[in-house]
Amino acid sequence: MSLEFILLGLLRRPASGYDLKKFFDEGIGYFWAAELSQIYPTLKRLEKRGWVRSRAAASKRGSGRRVYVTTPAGRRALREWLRGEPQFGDERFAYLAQVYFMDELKDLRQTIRFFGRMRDHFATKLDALRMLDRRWAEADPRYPDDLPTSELHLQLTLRKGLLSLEAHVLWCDEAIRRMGARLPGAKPRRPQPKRAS
Amino acid sequence: MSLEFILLGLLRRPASGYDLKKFFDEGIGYFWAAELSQIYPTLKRLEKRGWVRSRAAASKRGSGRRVYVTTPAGRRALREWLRGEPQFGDERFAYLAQVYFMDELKDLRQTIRFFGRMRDHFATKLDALRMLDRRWAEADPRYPDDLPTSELHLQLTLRKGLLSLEAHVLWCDEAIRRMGARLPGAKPRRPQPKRAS
DNA sequence: GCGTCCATGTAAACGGTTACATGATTGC
DNA sequence: GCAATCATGTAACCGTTTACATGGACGC
Repeated sequence: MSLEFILLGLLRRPASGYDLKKFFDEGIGYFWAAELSQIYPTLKRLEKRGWVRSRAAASKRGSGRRVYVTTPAGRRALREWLRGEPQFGDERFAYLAQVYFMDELKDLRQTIRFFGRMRDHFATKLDALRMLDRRWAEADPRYPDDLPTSELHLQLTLRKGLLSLEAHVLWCDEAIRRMGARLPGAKPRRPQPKRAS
Repeated sequence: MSLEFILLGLLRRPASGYDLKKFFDEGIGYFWAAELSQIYPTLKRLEKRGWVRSRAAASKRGSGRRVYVTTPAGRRALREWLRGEPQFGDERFAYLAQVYFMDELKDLRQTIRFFGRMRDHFATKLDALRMLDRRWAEADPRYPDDLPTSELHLQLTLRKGLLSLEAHVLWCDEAIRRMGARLPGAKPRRPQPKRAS
């Protein structure tokens, strides 16, 4: 269960369940999401196992908070996870299934519109990551290759998001162009001369 | 529930639960997976709803099969799904979380090895898709831009896999190179001269 | 006779989401 | 007074995986 280890990682700095939820939403949402209703029971489970401990604390608004932090045993468990195999869950892409079956609509314009909407989606996410990247570069002259090693690890995950989303946008653009060329009235493609073989 | 619609799409050609499982494993595994224990009850549910119908059939080995096919009502449901919004489930990448926290190990060589294993994984999948791509190109001179529209849709999903996995491999290579340059004994990078601004 | 493939299912567990419930505090 | 934010939790449900169960037919 990856969430447990992710919490162990995040709780190397003390935080409440509520804090963690915010961090998922605002910080690392591009690779993991979690709901409060899942976070709270998981924290209790980790505490029972001795991997985190908690103390009551005051909150600005409302009643008390409970702040958790990873214990040495928790750190050992985290390190074991990190030394293990990369966790590739099998990826499911419903939107790819939609493209796969889209010929059912017998309407290429519809597919083009669908790709347009996907492009918007990916481009928006890409813009957000580019913003993060730019801000970081402006704030730290060591960015990216002279950062301290700990921050390099974060930068590498950001870089993955950038490369991946760029590929997604490229895919949409290419697909839209290729389908546009098939629309009635489109300039016919020059037939590709085969290379001498 | 995307699986239902994927089955409706696949069952435009008649197939048994067992056939479908094979197709997930050998055909469209790069965007969806399903177990037999999930396929069989789903087929029954779809039949009860009138979206597929079934008939008993003989099997080569073993006892009888049950072959399902999508009904006109099922096709209408499928088309509605296809005309709707692209389904982006929130993506979870446990291996990115591992990279994110990998500084905990305080051992850059370990991170490099981790990236090496990830590279292998992605490169293997990429090779498999490239093989598919090459075979298709050899078998059909219309590949890729003069394919009939129905096959173009399939080609576009394959193209996504290729672009995406290429980006993943590129990411690993880049990361390994950048980390290698930080290892003690590595040739120090030439400091990047800032562009005149 | 034994393993593999064909073929269909059920039951329990798991990870995650949605809905529901409660309550204090601050700013408008 | 009311909405938003801070804060913690439970219960029901949903989609998926893992484990279990059964049995016929073919090749070695």
